[in-house]
Amino acid sequence: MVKQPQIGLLVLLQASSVPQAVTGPRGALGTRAPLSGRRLFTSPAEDKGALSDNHGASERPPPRVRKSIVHPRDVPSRTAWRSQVSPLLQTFKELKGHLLVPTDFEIPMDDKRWAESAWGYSLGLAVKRLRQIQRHSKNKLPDDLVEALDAMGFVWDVSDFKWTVIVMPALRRFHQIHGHTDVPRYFIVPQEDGDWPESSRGTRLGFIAMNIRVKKAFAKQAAASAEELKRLDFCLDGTIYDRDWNEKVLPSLEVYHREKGHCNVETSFLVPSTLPWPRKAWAMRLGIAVDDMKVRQAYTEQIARDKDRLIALGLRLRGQIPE
DNA sequence: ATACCCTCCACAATGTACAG
DNA sequence: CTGTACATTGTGGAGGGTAT
Repeated sequence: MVKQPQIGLLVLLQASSVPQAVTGPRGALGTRAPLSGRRLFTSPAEDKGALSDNHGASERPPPRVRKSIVHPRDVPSRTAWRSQVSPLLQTFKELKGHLLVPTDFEIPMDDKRWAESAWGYSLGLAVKRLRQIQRHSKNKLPDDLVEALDAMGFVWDVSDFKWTVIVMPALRRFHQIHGHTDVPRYFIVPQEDGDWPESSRGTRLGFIAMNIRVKKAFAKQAAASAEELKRLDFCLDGTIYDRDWNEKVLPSLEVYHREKGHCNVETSFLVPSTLPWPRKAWAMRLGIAVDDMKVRQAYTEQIARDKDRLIALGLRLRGQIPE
């Protein structure tokens, strides 16, 4: 029973020692972009600059040296975790600013910023092992070690960490800048822009926002942050179209009807940027929207749903709402 | 070892903006 | 009202990570 995790970790260790070669049987089918281009979150491979300072470290294969440090596949003694692994975590944090250690992260060879005895050590596996022990093993880590790791900022839950340190700060900044969080699909947090939280830079925020909305990614975290997401105008439930209809189009039509006594919106009509017009709709091209509702199938679903309200407003849409 | 979950991405269908 | 360019949604698959 004690043996099994060791076998599993050994396999992982072997796989991670040849990261670029692991294309697997499915690799032959793919014409996919290189892995590094597909990452939402930066990985150690992309952080090379920060570690090696462009010394061309990749030009020669790293020499294999004997590792004197405790092997991550072994269940380490408490003393070993504390005396040998903790200092490495501390160094990682100093270099990266966080402790989200990717599983395939190894201490770089010939890097004087790390203890020489640790060069080549799979710190990523060690971290994974720590998480595993704490989450699944009956023999939990001792409280004082957990506290020490906590104090260091150890990442026990990767999704929680990404949400708290990367996603939410980026959404908050996006909202500060744009006044909303309808992040365009291809928006990437600028890499070199000091205006953005450092931990979020390079993040494909558009993809993340879409996946949170459509695929319910980070569901647990989004639910816990529901209140703040609402304050940030993050469209969490349903589509952006539906939200716009409910918060902009329909309320604007209602004000239009109150003000003018009819709903014959001229094509060039812009929602005035004053009260009582709905603040979120200010400067919206309501005339174009109504035009599209008439001519195309814009907002079809919403029109069908709110047909009665539209009839009451006197809005005429051929085929959808009786003349 | 392996099943399952999550992230990332491509693609097609559909919706929107806007000039003419 | 039309044509066209562009944006968004929804779906499904690849592949890495996680749990057991």
